Amino acid sequence: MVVDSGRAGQGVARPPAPTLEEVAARAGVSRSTASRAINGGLRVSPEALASVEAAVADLGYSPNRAARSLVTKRTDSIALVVPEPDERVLSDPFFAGTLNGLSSALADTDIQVVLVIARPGENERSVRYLRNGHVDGAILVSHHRDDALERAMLQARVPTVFVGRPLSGADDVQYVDTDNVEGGRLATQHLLDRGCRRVATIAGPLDMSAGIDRLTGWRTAVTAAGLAADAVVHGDFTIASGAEAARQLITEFPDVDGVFIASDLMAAGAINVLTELGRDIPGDIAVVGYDNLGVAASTTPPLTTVVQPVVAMARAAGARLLDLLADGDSLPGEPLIFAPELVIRASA
Amino acid sequence: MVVDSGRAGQGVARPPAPTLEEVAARAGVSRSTASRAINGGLRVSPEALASVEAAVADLGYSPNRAARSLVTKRTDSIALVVPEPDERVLSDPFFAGTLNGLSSALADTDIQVVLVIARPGENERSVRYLRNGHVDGAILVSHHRDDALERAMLQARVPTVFVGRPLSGADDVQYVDTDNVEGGRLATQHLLDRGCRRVATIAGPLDMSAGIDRLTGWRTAVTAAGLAADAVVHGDFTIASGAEAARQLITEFPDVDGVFIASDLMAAGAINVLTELGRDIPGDIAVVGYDNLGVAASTTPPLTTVVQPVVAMARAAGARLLDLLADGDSLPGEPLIFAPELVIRASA
DNA sequence: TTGTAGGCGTTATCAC
DNA sequence: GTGATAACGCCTACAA
Repeated sequence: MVVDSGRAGQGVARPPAPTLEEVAARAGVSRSTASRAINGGLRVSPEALASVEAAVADLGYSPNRAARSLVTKRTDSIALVVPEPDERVLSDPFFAGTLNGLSSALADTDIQVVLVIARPGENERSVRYLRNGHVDGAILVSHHRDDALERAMLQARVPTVFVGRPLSGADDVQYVDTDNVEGGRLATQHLLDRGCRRVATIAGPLDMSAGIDRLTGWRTAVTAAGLAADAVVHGDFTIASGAEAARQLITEFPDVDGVFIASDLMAAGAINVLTELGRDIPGDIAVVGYDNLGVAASTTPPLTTVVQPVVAMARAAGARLLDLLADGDSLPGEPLIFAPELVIRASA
Repeated sequence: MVVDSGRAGQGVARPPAPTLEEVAARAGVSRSTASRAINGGLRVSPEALASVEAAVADLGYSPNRAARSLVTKRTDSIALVVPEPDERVLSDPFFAGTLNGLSSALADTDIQVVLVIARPGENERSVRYLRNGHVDGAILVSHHRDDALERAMLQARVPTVFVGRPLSGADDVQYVDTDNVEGGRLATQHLLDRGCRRVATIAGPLDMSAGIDRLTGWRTAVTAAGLAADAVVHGDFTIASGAEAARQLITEFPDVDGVFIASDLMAAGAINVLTELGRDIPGDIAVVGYDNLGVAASTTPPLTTVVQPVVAMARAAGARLLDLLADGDSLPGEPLIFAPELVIRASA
């Protein structure tokens, strides 16, 4: 006679989760009535509803998502797809903000967020996972480069909303972004307004829309002011690259008196180098960053920067995805663009 | 006659994912054989295996997790539980590192990570979700306070590994941590070694084990040196609180010549204030931080700090959870403790 | 309003 | 080694 059964490899067996059947039994109704009571309570008598709800509470019942998903064809989960797991992406506060906004958009939903970290090599696996109905939709942080993932997602017909304009640039792509061109222009104009005559930029990588657009904004402003738009150095949005770029900048363009740096992280690195090289900020060189992440307030001197409302963007992306999931036929994919805003601190 | 069917609210209908049935048909075998071929290929003839694999590749098949989960009682997903969604937690690079390490631990598994962000009020929902078999296990970033979640998880019998020692302090809790007492001691000893005679600390909150332990480490070192352990000010690990605490510190203990600050973020805020108040670092006051997150290298002056190997910790936590899932009967929950390490930069 | 009767896609248990 | 067949827990016509 078997006594010690159910040791399924978990140290101690946990009691099986209650099923709809048990709820129904306890409530004295049939499975179907219980099911209806749980899913909206339509076509259920008040008494039945009440007793089912009581049973649910008593038993601590929550529907088995697998079983439900099997029949409804929905998973009630969406993917947050993040390309490349290296320190760069994840430790970027941009990502944290995204998570924050997304989670708040989903707050009063029962939708779960599945984190899909797409490693360079194994995009295939990720794509297959995403396309085969394992999630209802996806948010893709396209903050970083135009990899195969973007294209794959689009043709997989999985409802997807990008945070940050994707470079693949299909026409009906859903995305949320800020106006990075305008942001870059704003920042640069501020430098010009305060009297800078030799304005450089430490630009982001050209395989990201944010990098491209902010550079364009800088060029627009500099050109409009009748100045030469030649003092350009590139970084990759990290602190280290900002430091390196600053060094290069000072070597190649020693007469620079103002610089627009395409991310706060790069600006933090650059400020250190500039200070080290004996340049006074903003006395000798005025500096404007981009993002308004935490680091901007803690540099010495504090960084004048352009706000990128990451949290709001992600929240909007989440909301848009929910719309898509509810009725995909409506909106023709008008992108949602947030306005950038200048925050003036001591560095410029 | 229905022509335009299957418009289930997705703009354009996507083709249904291929099923095992179809794979079997195309491979010329039965469902069972196809299933065995896919799950390990045991008890399958080489020919059958080959043709099934071919069919899988052709069709781009991937098993329906819901269906599988329904019968296996496993979900092949684990939860990453993060208390409180506010900026503080998510934008903390600590969290990013956790994600990074965890994802690398799961890299060659088919296990998905479900993000469970437990909002203050709705712990109930989270707990119910977690306990009812929706995930096979959980990683709980207990970095922040001892909330109900911790206890609930433990008694829910869901295999759980904490990152950072939980305060609930049951005996058989699985957790991964660094030796924060030793870390605090190391940092403080460094200040003493370089000649500081009035050593203060900006401690973390006392409702987190990291806050408590680092303070203990500081106290140990200061006391061992025969000095007074009375110069204590508290922050909550954020930049802003560090700035505030520094101000308070200078007011109450104007003769301080060295300070151990329990997080790099707080240290960044404090350094700004100290500099502002005209104190030279490290000339007037030497500063040591904790974490060795990105910000430590970018402060002015660069911050001497204690390394907390977050990524390695999270990776270890993931590995431990995997072990637990495989055979929970073995290890009696020996915590995994990483050794802290001092990184010397210019601030001390 | 309620209950009965499939069936969703997969794995597990058997005979073969 | 292989293939029927029975669950798994839920939703949803359909009939009552």
